[in-house]
Amino acid sequence: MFVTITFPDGSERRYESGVTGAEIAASIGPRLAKAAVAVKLNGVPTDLSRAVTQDGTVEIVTEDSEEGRHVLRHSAAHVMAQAVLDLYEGAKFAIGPPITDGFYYDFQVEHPFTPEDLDRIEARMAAIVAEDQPFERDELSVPEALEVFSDQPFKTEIIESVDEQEGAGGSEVSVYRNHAFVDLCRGPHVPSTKRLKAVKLMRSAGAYWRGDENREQLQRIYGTAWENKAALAAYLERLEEAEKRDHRKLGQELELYSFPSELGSGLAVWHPKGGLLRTIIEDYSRRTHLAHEYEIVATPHVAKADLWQQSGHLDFYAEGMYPGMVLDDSTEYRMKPMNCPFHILIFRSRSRSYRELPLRLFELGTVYRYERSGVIHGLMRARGFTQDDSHIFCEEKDIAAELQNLLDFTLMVLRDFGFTEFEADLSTKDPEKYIGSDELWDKAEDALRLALETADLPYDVAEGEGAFYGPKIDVHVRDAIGRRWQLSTLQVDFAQPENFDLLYATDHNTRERPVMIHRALMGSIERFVGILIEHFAGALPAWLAPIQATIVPVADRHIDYASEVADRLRAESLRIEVDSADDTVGEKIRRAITQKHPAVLVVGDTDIAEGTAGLRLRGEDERRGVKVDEVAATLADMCRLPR
RNA sequence: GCCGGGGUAGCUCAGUCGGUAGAGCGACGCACUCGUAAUGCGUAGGUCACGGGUUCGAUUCCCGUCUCCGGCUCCA
Repeated sequence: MFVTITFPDGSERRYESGVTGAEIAASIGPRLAKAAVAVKLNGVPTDLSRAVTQDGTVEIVTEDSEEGRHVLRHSAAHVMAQAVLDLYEGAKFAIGPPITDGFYYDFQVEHPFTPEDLDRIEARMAAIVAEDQPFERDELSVPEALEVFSDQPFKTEIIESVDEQEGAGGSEVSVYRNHAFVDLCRGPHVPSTKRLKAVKLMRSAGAYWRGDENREQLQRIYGTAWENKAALAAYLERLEEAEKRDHRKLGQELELYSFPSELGSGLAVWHPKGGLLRTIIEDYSRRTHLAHEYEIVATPHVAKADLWQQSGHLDFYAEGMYPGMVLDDSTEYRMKPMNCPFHILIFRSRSRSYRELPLRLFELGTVYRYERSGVIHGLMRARGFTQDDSHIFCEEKDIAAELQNLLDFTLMVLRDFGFTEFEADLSTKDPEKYIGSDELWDKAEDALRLALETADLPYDVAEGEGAFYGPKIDVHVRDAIGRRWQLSTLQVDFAQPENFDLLYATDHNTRERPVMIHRALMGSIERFVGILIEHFAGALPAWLAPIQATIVPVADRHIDYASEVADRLRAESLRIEVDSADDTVGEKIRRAITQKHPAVLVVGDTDIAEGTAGLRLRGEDERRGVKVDEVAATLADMCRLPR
């Protein structure tokens, strides 16, 4: 008996029936055999040891592919659980999946793990790896499995839920054994523990069983695993790089902002350079909105609780709001968590005609949200922040055009700030929880989808993830080190126009309800600054840099000339600083570079004589003796606003 | 909010097995007047997060609060 195997390149080979993935890999080449960790049979990931008895396609999964690392990490999670169960008597283990860049496993143990515990566990894992224990697959019936895991309540719960899904009786679960350790698992796994050549435990943390905060809190250990030590080292270096970019650290080093504990958690103060950066961004935002037919409004930070009642916030969002302030004996006020009700009141302040639609009200609106203390993270998740917020009131028939227009505008803005890679999520109707007609939802979803397709934006559909009042698009960007950040959100809203009974007069003088689009492009100015800082590692594009050039006089006698050059450059609207401190030239250059200034000028005797300066642009070599007019032209060009 | 770990000079950190503390950088002063990533010397600077308890004595041990970090949950 023979089987015919088709490979990814289309070639075919015949093997004796019962051949294993490992043997197939070996038949192709010894290096492939060595790198193989699993095999995909007809697209299904499978152990290398599994016998192949039917014709089909085979793809060898190697340890240096994403899928291969997935297998490594899954196996590493097993070995970690094995080590923990060896070392901690009575430990219960829950689930341990591979994740991006690593794996974790959740345990219930008497005491939370300390860093020393992690060292012990890592050492035990190394011993298990050295023992070269083979992973063996076994299939058990549900009752058998329940017997094997009788003292493991979490495993029991998983098996029982498998049973429910598959229907009682007859269903099987697979388990993997290595040595005395056995775990419930779909697989596949590496052939043996010795394939785990580069594993490191990273940290421990609390985590709720099944992600439910009402259930047991377990102790999770995170680890990472790679195909070799070099890949592990590269990963750790990447983490370090990300740490260097941390906007909280850079914000302090570059004197942009701080979070004084006296203010309370999640509240930032902006220092002069950060204030300038914000202003540059806000000016850009106002300018571009005005150029795109938005109208700028301004609204207060508090409003009567009645308003939040009418908008539905007190019913649906109360725990995210700061508590009320009762004034004049009876009237309660609340800080605003959103700007929409104010913009709605502006819309409703007089009767509106179809001729004024779409009406686009824009505000850099500061809102306050009482985020749970554990979620606050620098500027990324704060309790007070400013949204570049707009509410667009339009006729139902115009939704599609307006959304397309809006998505183009969004991408233009993000590109202006140096982002080049975009992805989107389209969140659709939750069939359990929504208001408005199906017809309207379908229309809005189609309009959003069309806008995404017209903009040629790759997107995922998040089925049922829309808010109860309408579907939405979230736009994500990729930063310089590949991380994904959600920035813009475009949300169709059927509820608020209803809540506030908004109407406009049509061309037949009938009354219709407008549709509202709720959108923020940068999301929040604070968060946006944080993402920019991390994206550029603090080295902001010249047009955003609070200081665009530093002038370094070589000696005190050159200070006057430095000031003249500074004035000449300031006449070009450049932001210039003269560093006249009593330090060496080298020290001043170093400071300017460390502070990520886009340009450094050095002026000395020869420059005074010739009307020149030494020019050193970020990332380039110095050029001496550049005419000041040329410096001005170069810098003005480099610092030009995107629009 | 939950679990774990922190909070010592402006910053980064060391230290005190309970007897009120130290470095580097920064700041300030003096000398140097310097040509592309740290000139030298000196000086000042701390209620050891805050409140309470134990103790002859607490920065150190205990409790509480605030706050930060890493996760979990959450992110309309």
